[in-house]
Amino acid sequence: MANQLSPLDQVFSALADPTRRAIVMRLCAGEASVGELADPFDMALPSFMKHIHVLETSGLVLSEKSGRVRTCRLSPDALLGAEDWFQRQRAIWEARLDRFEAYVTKLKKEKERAAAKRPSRTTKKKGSE
Amino acid sequence: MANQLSPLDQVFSALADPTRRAIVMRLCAGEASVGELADPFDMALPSFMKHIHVLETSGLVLSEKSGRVRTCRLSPDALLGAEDWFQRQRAIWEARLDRFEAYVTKLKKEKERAAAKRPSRTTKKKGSE
DNA sequence: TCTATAGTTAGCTTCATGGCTAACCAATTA
DNA sequence: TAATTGGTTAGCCATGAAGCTAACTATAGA
Repeated sequence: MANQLSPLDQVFSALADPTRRAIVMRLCAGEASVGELADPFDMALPSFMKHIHVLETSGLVLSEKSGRVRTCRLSPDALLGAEDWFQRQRAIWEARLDRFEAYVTKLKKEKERAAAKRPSRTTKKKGSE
Repeated sequence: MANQLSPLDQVFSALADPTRRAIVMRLCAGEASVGELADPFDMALPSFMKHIHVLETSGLVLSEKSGRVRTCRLSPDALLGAEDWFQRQRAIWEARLDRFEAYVTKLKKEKERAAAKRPSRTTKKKGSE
């Protein structure tokens, strides 16, 4: 028991479901009761509540019950955490692209220098793209 | 059949698995063969291949086989698409916060104006936070 | 107090996911 | 040509996710 899912696991798998993504989108615009949230969906309430629960355990959504109505709101932290993951990956990816570009540029220069040394063999041999 | 998963569904559920997230992270640093990718994982190859396949159908990863080795590389588009989703949600969220702040400011000003009109009742009644 | 509303709990079904083994190609290399 | 390497296919199993209905609790309103 207690399989210890990482926060990112939970956030991404919460967002993998279109219903839950729609709930998050709705909550970005402001808090709402379970009933209000459930209204647009053609789904039995207990099924819908499961989605809410998934969102809560993923940390994306917080809720509070007052009287008989439960009000849900977004907790932006989890969302930011996931966004951050993308940004870090992109940074790595872009750094690599930069290195690659530098490498290509270097190759190109060396080629040009080599071509300049022996003008008999023209540069257009075999297409340079 | 053909359940028509949306691209975002597929990308997010692909990224919900720590093994697959690790593969994506690895591929951000540059392309690699299936064997190289599988090496750090204590998992049978066929199981590992399933992860690769999930990543491919989600559009996150591309692969090509030459000889008997299959080389995988990241397709940044799908990653950017998901990142974009976060950014759009955050924009909505932040716009709402701005509106909310404006509203609070307005309330505060009205309160001050009201307090100025009747100086007998002091502002400090019941704490203003 | 009665009734309607808003959620909640329990329990069931079905299908997808993530793992495994065993057996099978198809390129390399000896 | 035989053996090895790198990946693939097929098929099995256990678990979990997503949906449902039925029945229940607790607050709000008439």
